[in-house]
Order: sequence, then structure tokens, then C-alpha cells
Amino acid sequence: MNLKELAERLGLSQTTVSRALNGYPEVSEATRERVTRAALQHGYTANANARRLAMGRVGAIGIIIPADSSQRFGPHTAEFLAGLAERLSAHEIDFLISPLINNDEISVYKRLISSKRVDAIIVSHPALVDERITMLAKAGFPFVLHGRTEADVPHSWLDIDNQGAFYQAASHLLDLGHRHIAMIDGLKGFTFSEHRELGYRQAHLERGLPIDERLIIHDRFSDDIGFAETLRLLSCEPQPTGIIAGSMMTALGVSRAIRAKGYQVGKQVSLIAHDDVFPYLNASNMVPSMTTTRSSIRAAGTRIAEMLMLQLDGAAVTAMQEVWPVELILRQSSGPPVR
Amino acid sequence: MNLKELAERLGLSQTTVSRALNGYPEVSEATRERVTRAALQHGYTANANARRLAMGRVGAIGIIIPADSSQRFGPHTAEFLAGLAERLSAHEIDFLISPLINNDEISVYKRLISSKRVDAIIVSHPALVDERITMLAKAGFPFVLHGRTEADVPHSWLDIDNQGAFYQAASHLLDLGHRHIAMIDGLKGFTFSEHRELGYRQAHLERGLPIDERLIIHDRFSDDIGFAETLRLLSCEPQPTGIIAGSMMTALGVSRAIRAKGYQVGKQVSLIAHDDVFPYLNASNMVPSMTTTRSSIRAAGTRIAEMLMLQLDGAAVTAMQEVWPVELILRQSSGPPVR
DNA sequence: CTGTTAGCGCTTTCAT
DNA sequence: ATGAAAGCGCTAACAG
Repeated sequence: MNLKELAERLGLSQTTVSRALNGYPEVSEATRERVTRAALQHGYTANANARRLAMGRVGAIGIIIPADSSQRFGPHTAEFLAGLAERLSAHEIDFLISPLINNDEISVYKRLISSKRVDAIIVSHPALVDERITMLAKAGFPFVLHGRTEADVPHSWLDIDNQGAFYQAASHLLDLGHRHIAMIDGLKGFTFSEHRELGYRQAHLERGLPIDERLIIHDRFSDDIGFAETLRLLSCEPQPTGIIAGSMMTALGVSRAIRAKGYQVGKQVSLIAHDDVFPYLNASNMVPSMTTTRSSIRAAGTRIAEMLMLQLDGAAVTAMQEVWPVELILRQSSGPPVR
Repeated sequence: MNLKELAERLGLSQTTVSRALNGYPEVSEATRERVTRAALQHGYTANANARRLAMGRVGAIGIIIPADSSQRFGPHTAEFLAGLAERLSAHEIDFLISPLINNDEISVYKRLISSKRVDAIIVSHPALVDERITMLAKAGFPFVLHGRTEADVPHSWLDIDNQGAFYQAASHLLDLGHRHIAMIDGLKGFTFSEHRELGYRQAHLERGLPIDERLIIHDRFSDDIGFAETLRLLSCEPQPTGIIAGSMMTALGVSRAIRAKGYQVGKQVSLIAHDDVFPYLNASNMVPSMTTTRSSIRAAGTRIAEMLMLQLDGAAVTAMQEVWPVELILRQSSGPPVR
């Protein structure tokens, strides 16, 4: 069933039917009523492609995700998508996930733009210097960045205070008397990783305490890595008495390794995890309950979707930029060092 | 830059340019070369909507995911999507994720179909009786089901042997001498849940052993639930000496609860988890290493994408149906019961 | 091998 | 308040 058929069946022109269905004011209420009813009855829905071709608008936003790297299609991505979905579903906007092919991200973006399949793009995992941002900004294509980058082109972004998070965590441990604190965070190069490391360093510097570079570890967020690295760290001299984990997955492994070594979490070794708030992994229910730096990645997704909508509605040409604070939540996994 | 402009610039007809770009055989190599080069140079990409409108093909497959339920946008979904992406990216096929609005899944499917935005649909989380399947089959719309349902309309599906998985797990524990085995699995109503319960029961029945209904628990897959339910179970009489967890998330909580009660995993209480193979959560690296029933949800996604492609290529009208075996992998978390 | 001519199904001026 | 007609950018018969 298409517009033509429906119009014929109703004895109306395509124009009128189209107008009736799209809520144009110049159509009589009686006609609109009749048309709406008929459309419903025959299960008519406008062909999205034709509609878009005619209107030049798409009704979808694009997200690019690496196809291979298990890393980036992980739990964080899922939570983020869930957040986006919460907001976008209200507007009947879908999202188009383009799996990244041969790591040539720029060309995927270009293809996405020029093929007119999305109205806007969400960019994730920025590096400090990120050519995707400058490219998109130059192209004048609407986008919102999840994270931050140093590019000085005007653009919208939302990021959490990663530096503050690790600053707080490290400060807390240092103030408790810990002097050898390790951090096991995400891969180097990404802004969030760099910011976190900055926070960690800042806490030490402010207190005039030395930094042991061997205690700063960058790798994937995974249980495995947390486990292996912690075992290694605990076999070295000086043995760290505090560990800051960049994700809950990492923290799970760290926690196991601490126990495997015969220590207790929160006693001989303190542990603070960054918590992106996974609904299926609750820090406060762990044993011991986990001290965390907390910021919901899902909420960020929702807000970013909102920023996108605002941008598309044309109102705000000015770039929206937000940094969300991260709370340090003290629980049982962190305490003064115990011999 | 559109086809018309490109054609004008080249002094060719739109047709020829279109054919050159789409690899039609009747174009001379010289022309094709010239056209390809020009397209690349001017950054021309066909407008996807126009292309689809003309061809009647879309180049995207649809997936429907509940917007609200944190549950179904969890790690399992992410892994599955990753699997799909692995295969679909090769064909430049995107996926359209429609967040489910007011739980009226059927109407979302209908909208998706009639608006011609996807070539096919992937259906997940089937119930034993699932009207989505009959609807899609009747509509003659291409789809593949991840899981199984009892509908006797011909359709393609791929499922793992959930019954066999829990049968093996329960049998193993029973044969080790356990007599009170709990299972903490997913929500009731879904086929996989029912099948798993069936396997659990079958293992008991075959051995002429009674089933304690209180030990069969259905809930969300989460660390929390695993923790809370296990604490509860271990406070009851008779205390279970074996627990089968439906997901790794659940198992993490179970494992913590066992320890919290002062028991050792694999000693006083054995634990077997179903492992969907999360890259960031490795069963063999846990302490103690985890006995699992293993089947990669990512691999299933990849295969389902493949089945979809085959179906779209029209070749196979016959429905493809596959049940994947699940292996029981013995590790340290399961052993004979210890007082 | 290349070009001409119709659509694909919709929205949107411009008339009436 | 309704309709006729002109595209949106592309592909695919049909000619040549």
C-alpha cells in the first residue's frame, strides 16, 4: 500500500492525503479523520526512503563502532547505546551503527555523510588530537562528541571529569597513608586515559610525593588484564598497597588477584574502581563493597541524544559543552594501609 | 555532488556513470577508470535513499531492542551485535536499532516493515509461543530468529542447545554426588529459560532423583541477583551444595555470596556457569577457574548475519535451522561435595 | 558500449 | 480546503 493507492481508494489526491497524515493545518478535520482511519486500517506507513529523498531529512543518527576490536563493543558501548535509545525512541529516531571496516574511520564518516543516511553523528573515544573532529566540523555536519579533544573548532561535546575522578581517588588513598598506588586504566592515547593519568599525577604532585612510573598501567578494560597485572604488581618491590582500576571489569580481576595472593581487599590492598554504573554489576553489593568514582555512562548517552536533538532543531548553533562531575563514593574496599 | 553533476562534469550520461560505479559489465574499462577516479576525487557517494528508493533494497537490517529494560541492552546484546557486525560490515550493511517504545513490539515490527527501512529483521529472546514469529512469517518478511519458538511456520533460526547445557551441568554435579543443586537462570517465559530448566529436570529424572522446586530460580541476569539469591539459598535447609548460574554476571554474584558465607567455591559449594564468552570476562582465569557450559554468543551473531545474507540472496527459500551444541568445560569451581 | 526515458513514493510549490 | 505537477537522486528498461 502506497500513497497513490491510498489516495485513489479515498478519492483524494496524494497531496491531501500526505498533508492529512503529516498534520498540515490546511486540511479539514473531517478529511484528516477519514484519511487517518483509512491509513490505519490498511496498515499504511510512508516509505521512509521516498520520504527522506523528498525531504532531505533522514530520521536516524549514526554511530561508528569498530567491527573487530572486542574492546569497543563491550559493556560500556552497550550502556551508552541504551542511554541514547532512551531519548531517541521518543522522537522515533533510529540509530545506524556502522561497523568500522579497515580502521579507516575517516572514510566511513565521509561515506555516512555523503550517502545522506544519517542526520547527525555521534563520535566516541576521542584522542587528544583527533582528526575526525576537525573533519566533521569543517564539513559542517552535525555531531556531538562523547569525550573531549583538543581541537579548537567549535563543536558540542559532553565528557565526565576523568581527571577529577582519578585525582579524588588517588588523593583519598594518599591521604590514608598509601605511598605506592598503582593505576590500571584504559589504552593510552584516548583523552579519558590521559586525563585520568593527569589526575593521578596531580594528586601526587600536590603532596610532593614521587611517582613510580611502573605503577601506571594502560591496557584494555577486562577482568583478565586486571587479574594478571595485579598479580604482577603484587610480586614486585615495592608492593603497591592501593590500586585504582579504570573500569568495573578491571576491578573484578584486580579483586580476585588480591585474594589469590592471600590478601584482603580493603586491608592489605585497597581498591578503588571507576564505576560506569552497569545495571548488572553493583558496586555497593560487592564484598567488600567497592569504593568507586561514579558517573553513569547511560545518563551521558541520554544527554548526548538530547544535545543532538537540540542541534538538529537548529535553534542552538552555539556549541554545547558539558563536563560532568564524578563523585567519589567511599565504601569498604579502601582503607588505611595494613601490614 | 550528485550523479547528475558528476555525469555533466565527465560529459557522460547519468546512466553510464551509474553503471560504471556499480560494476556493470557493459561499460568499457577506460570509462570505468575515468569515472571511478572522478568520483573519488570529488568525494562522490551515491545518495543512499535515492538508491534504495530506485532499487527497492535498503542495505540495512533491523534489530528491535527494548528501550527501558536495562536487562536486554546488556552485555549479551552487545556481544551479539558485535558478532553481527563482524559479518555485515563486509557487505556494507548497517543495522538499524529500533528502541522499543511502549512494549508494543508487534507494531514496531510492522512499522519497520512497511516503512521499508530494512531488508530483514533479527528477532531475539523468543518465548515458547511468540506471535512476532507468526506475524513475520505471514507477512513474508525475511527474518532470522536467535533462539527457538514452537511456532510451526517455516522460518530460519539459530539456537544453542540450552537444554543440553543445563542437562550436562546438572548431570555432572549429580554424578559427583551433589543432591541439592540450585539453578539461578534468566526470566521465565523465554524459550532459553524453559529449555534450561528442562535440561536440569531431565538430569534429575533420569537418575530418579527428586527435584526441589525452591531451588529453581528465574530472574534477571545480574551480579546482584546472583549474590542475593545465593545468600538466601545458603541460609535455607537443605543447603544446596551446587549452583548452576545462567550467566557469568550471575555467577560473579554467586561466587561472592559463597565466599561471604565463609565457604569455598568448588569445595563446600560447587558452581557451574553458562558462559556466553565475554572477551572481558574469562572463566579460565578466575580463581578458582570456573567450570562452564560454553557457547559464544558472538559467533552466533556472526552466523545469523550469514544466514540473513543467504536468505536475502534469494537462493535458499528453505528455512535454515541450526542448533549449536554447548560444551561443558570442567575447571576448578566444581567438585565433589565437601562437608 | 552509451544514451534516452521512465519510474521508485513521497513532499511541496503553485494554482484553484 | 483540495489538486496538478514538478522534483528529490538514483536505477533499469529499452533503444541505438
